[in-house]
Order: sequence, then structure tokens, then C-alpha cells
Amino acid sequence: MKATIKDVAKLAGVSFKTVSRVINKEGTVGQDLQDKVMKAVKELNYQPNLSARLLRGTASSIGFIYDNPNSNYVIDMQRGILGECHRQGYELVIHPCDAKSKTIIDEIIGMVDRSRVGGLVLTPPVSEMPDVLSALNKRKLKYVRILSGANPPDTISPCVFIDDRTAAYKITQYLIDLGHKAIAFLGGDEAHKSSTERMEGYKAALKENKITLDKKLIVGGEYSFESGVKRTRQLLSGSTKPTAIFACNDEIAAGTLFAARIQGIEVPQQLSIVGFEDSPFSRQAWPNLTTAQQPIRTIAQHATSILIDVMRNGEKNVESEGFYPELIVRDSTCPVASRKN
Amino acid sequence: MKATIKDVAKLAGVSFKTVSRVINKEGTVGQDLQDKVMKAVKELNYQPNLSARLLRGTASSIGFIYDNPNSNYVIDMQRGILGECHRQGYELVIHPCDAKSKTIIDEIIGMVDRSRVGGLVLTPPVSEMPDVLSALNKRKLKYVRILSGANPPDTISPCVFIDDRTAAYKITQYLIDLGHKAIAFLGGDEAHKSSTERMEGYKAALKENKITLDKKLIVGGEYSFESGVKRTRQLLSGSTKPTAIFACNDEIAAGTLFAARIQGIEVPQQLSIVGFEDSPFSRQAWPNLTTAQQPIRTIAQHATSILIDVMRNGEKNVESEGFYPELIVRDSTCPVASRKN
DNA sequence: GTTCACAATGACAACGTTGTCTCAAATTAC
DNA sequence: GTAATTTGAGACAACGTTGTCATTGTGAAC
Repeated sequence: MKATIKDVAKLAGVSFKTVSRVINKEGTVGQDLQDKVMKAVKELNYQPNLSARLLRGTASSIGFIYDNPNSNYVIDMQRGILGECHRQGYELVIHPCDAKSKTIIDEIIGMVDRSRVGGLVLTPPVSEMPDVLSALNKRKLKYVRILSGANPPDTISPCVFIDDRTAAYKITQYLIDLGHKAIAFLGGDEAHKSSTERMEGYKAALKENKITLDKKLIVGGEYSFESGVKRTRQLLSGSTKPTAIFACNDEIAAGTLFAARIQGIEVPQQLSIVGFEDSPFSRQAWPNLTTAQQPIRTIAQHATSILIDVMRNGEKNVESEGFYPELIVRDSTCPVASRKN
Repeated sequence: MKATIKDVAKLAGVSFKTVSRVINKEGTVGQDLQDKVMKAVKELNYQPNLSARLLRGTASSIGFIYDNPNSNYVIDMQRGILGECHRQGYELVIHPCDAKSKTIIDEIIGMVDRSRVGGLVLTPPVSEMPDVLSALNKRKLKYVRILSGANPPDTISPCVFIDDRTAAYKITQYLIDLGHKAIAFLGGDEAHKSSTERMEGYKAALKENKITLDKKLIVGGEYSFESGVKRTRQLLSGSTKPTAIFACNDEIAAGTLFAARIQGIEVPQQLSIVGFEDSPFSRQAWPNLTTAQQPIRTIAQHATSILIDVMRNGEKNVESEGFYPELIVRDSTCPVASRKN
């Protein structure tokens, strides 16, 4: 049914090893034979058997490790990775996991052994866990990390970094430009570097504009709707009332919006809200959320292409690359001057 | 590094074939040897090499075909399938595709050939495309379908069906019980059977309650936010104004909510809205959406287990199974009596 | 006590590929 | 014109598994 390398060889009238040489571009085959082989390949629609290759030792699949409740994020990531894998002839093995699990390292190693993947794409927060990284290094596993940071970290391993800090700075600056001074910050999970990075950007913008930081306006928590609701309720019943809230992601922002609504507070007239992520929610909520957009798919694709390069050619000359989220202004923010009270 | 079947054999002091027999539970190995082998397996943490198995002809991976813009749906599905695969020692190959593409059949066949998957999990709308099914049948490929329907279709192929019709009936009945009579229906993509099934349920409930069907209140379109906004605007500016809108999924409902807001219409006081899906949006929107919940993950898991059974033992005694979405009442609906006008 | 059936186990081939080695032909150097 | 070198291509083994067949031992049947 499916053509094998031997079928191709027979049709082309050469030994099957010669076909292998042509397929793998070893370059020691005469032009005429190459043409014959390629013609036969086309005619039979031959595709090398992945299992046989794998069995022989040539890794042809990569693993995607994630722990993230955010479906949009994961799916976008997955599409980007899958696209690049497909283009380069690799298979993808996905592995959702729980970063808080004690056995996460064993899980990952087990998955690598079982599926014989040749490399891993790591996403936050797993990409930011030193234990995991050192375990991978010890086993000489190739990987590429996607992580949050203003600069590439000084480790040798290749990565793709997302400059959340600068984006958060811009968001905060935008709120300040609208006249806001009492700007609250609702953080995300501590395990995620993105949360602290965004907070740094927020603080930097305040400092730059000589606005004194009010610690009561910074509230830590989780990247979740419920956490957003709870913290917003708490904030709005506090002594210092913010005129704007910078939620660390759109899900928290959804919670903020919800809590504000419950209390009859009008958004944005009485309270400006910004999120981070450009999720479908931010586009479908009323009012639309002002937020920051990350080109997740492109990021994932890029990371994958770096990984495959490393798998093929080793870690020499690997260039880490940065991405910069973009501010998307929508309807959940307005100048403080137009506030009703 | 990784233990092979021969390492286990050596440690247990038996031939590697005997180990193979124990691993595959062929049952022709004496108890004492079995114990020895299992002990060695544990000690070496042996895991069979998938590629070798595949190469030998034993299909050990299944493909997941989807074309759905809804990330939550896909991720849930994927988790369910992956969990079952993992439990049964199968690998998962994912394949997003475009159901509208002319080459979809070639794409799927190509993917099957490349990855040597032994079976497919098909989701709507691909699971409802006769062309695709007959192409798969022709190639004798095993598959399980997840689809919308009140009863299993009369084809031989195994499937898991979701009774959207009954769920839609219940939703409509619920609205009628609240006193609504002018209930609009916003359909989804025509290519999805779920859309027509839900419409059937809607119509049946109206008929049962002797409410005349007003065709102006049924508006076809797509499963998207934009389509929901557009059609709601159209409806609300029409001559017959609905007091409730049954949106075919949560995304459409999101659009409906948005459009209502824009026009200053209060939900649910002036307009009740129901969706379908129990998406995160429905839980995070304000007000929370009344909707119907499908146990996607369980459904996916079940479908996968059926598929693996078919792959192992052929299609005898396959029992298709049905699932019934459940009405989730939240805050976007209220009795028509309490309407403000 | 010999034959037979059957159960438990092992030896070996095969799956489709790539790495290594070998060999023949073509080219170069003298 | 002969020896040395390079080049192109094939033969074969190996990867880790499972299917097929052969072999051994054990107890039952005559």
C-alpha cells in the first residue's frame, strides 16, 4: 500500500541505499541517477517511514510541554509549533503537565523516553523552573525556552523571550497619559516570571513619571477570573480608590470588569481597566478591553525553528530572539478627566 | 541509556521473546517467569520502544482531526483523548485542518500515511462529511466519530453522539416556562449538524407548547461573535421584537449580549439570552450566561476508548454511546413578567 | 511403556531505514 | 601504459520489536 524505499529503488532501477542517499541529500550520487530517483519518488508519492528512521536513531519528533489553563494561549502556541514541525518534517508530541507536581521532572523525562523526542519546546512556567532545566541538561536533552524577560538570560541554552516589562511600561504610561495617578496593579501567579516582569514595567513607568508608588494598590494573586473578582472587590472597598486598574492578564481583567459591574461602577467612565493578552474575551466583552497583544503563533514558530536548528547542527551560533507585545487600545479605558463620580 | 527488551531479558534470565509475551499479555508464560520478568521491567524502568512497535506493524498512535476555531472545545477534547491514549499506551498525533478546503481528504490521508496512525478521532464538522468518511472506508481506516444527533446514525462505524436536540428542547422549554413567547433562534454554521439539531429541538419545544413559529425570528449565520452581533442588531431593529434569544453557542451569545448593550438594552430584564457550551466566556461575562454544558472531556475520552477497542479487536460488538448536555441556569435569563419596557 | 497432545519457551526473520564497509569504475599522476 | 587515487554505488548489519516456526518437557491416553 504505502511505498517503501525499496519500491522506489526498484522503479528507479537502483539499489535502495542510493535512494536513501538522494533522500537525505548526501550528495554523492550522480545527477542522472538523482533525477531518476526523484522521478520515482514523485510517481509513488513516497514518504520515508518515520518509525524506521526513529528506530535507526534519527530523532524526528519534538515535544511540547505546557502547563497553562489558558486554552487560547495553548492552542495558538500549538498551531505555531505544529506548522513549523510540519514544514520541516517533524512530528509533534504534546505533553500537558502540572508545574506544581512534585514528579514533574520524572514525568517529562518519562515522556521523552517513551516518545523518543529529540527536543523540547518549553513554555512558562516550566521554562522558568531551574530544576527542570538542570535535569534536562544533565540528560543532554535539547530544548528551547519561551519565557518572559526584557533581555535573553545569560544561560547558554537558546530561547525566545517576550519583553513583558516594556509592554507593561507602555500600558502604564498610556494610563498616566490619560491622567490616571491612582493606578492599581493586579499581579498573576508568582511562579510566572511574566507577572513580576509586568510589575517591574508598571513600577518603572510610575517612577519615570514621579508618581509615588502606593503599595496598597499592588495586589498579588493568580491568573484567574475568580482571583480578579476577589481582589477587585477588595480594592474597591479599600481606603485608596484607584481610577484605573492594570490587570496582569485578560482573565484577571475579566474578573475586574465583573466585580466593577456588580458594584454598579461604570467602565470606563468611573474606572479604566486594562488587561494583557488580546484574548477572545477582551474582544468580546462589553466594553472591549484595552490590552496588549503578543504574537504567540509567530513566537512559537520561531522557537520551534530554533529548536530544530539546534537538534540538527548543535548549539553553535544560536541566536535568541526577542518579541515585543503591542498595546491595543479599546473601550475599557478613558481619560480620567471624563470621570463621573 | 534506555533499557530495551533484551536488557530486561538478560536481567530476568529468559529469552527476549518471553519478555515480549509478558509485556503483551499473551498469557502463555508461566507465573514464575512472569514475576521474574515484571520485576526486571520495574527495576530497569523498561518502556517498549514505540518506533520499533510501529515499524513492526502494530499501530500505536491515533490521529485527532479537528477544524474548530473554539480553543476551549479543542483543548478539552485534546485532553480527553490524550488522557485515554496515555492510559492505554498510545501516542497522539494532532491534525488541525480546514473543512472547507478542497484538498482536505488528501491532507488527512497524507497525514495518516506519514504518521502511520492506526485510527482517527473525528470531530464536527469533519465527522459529518460523507466524502471524508467514504474515503476513509475505502482505505479501511479505523475511526470513531463524535457528532451531533439524537440517536446514533445507522452507519456501521462506531461513534459518540451528543444529543443537542433534546438539550435545545429543554433550553427552549425553560424559556417558555419563564413566560417567553417571542423567542428568537440564532443558528450556527450550516456545515455543523449541531446547528440544525439545536434548531429542531427549538422548533419541537415551540410546537409542543403550541407557540406559532415566526420565521422572522430564526436567523442563520455562523458560530462567531461577529455573526452574533450582526444578527442581533438586525433582529432588534425588526418589526417583531423577541423577548428572549436562543443563541446556538456561547460565542454567538457573546455577540448578542454585546449588541444588546450597545443599544442600551438591559439583560436579562429587557432581553433574556441563552447560549450553548458553558465556555469560560459564559462564566466570566456580565451577566453570567445561561447555557448548556457538554462533558467534552468525558466524551473525548469515551470516543478514544471505543476507537482503541476497534483498533485492537475489530468492529464487532461496538456500542455507540450518547451524551446529554445539561442546562446551566445563570443570570442572563429571567421571567418575562419582570421585564421593564 | 509407548505414543500423543499440549503447554511453555526459544531461535530466527521481518518491518524500513541509515551507517559502515567494500568494490568497481573512472580519473589522475608518473 | 601502469599504479595510485578518487568517486559512485551496492551489500550488509543494525535499531527494538512482534509473528512464525521449531523445540523441549509434561502429563494423559491407550
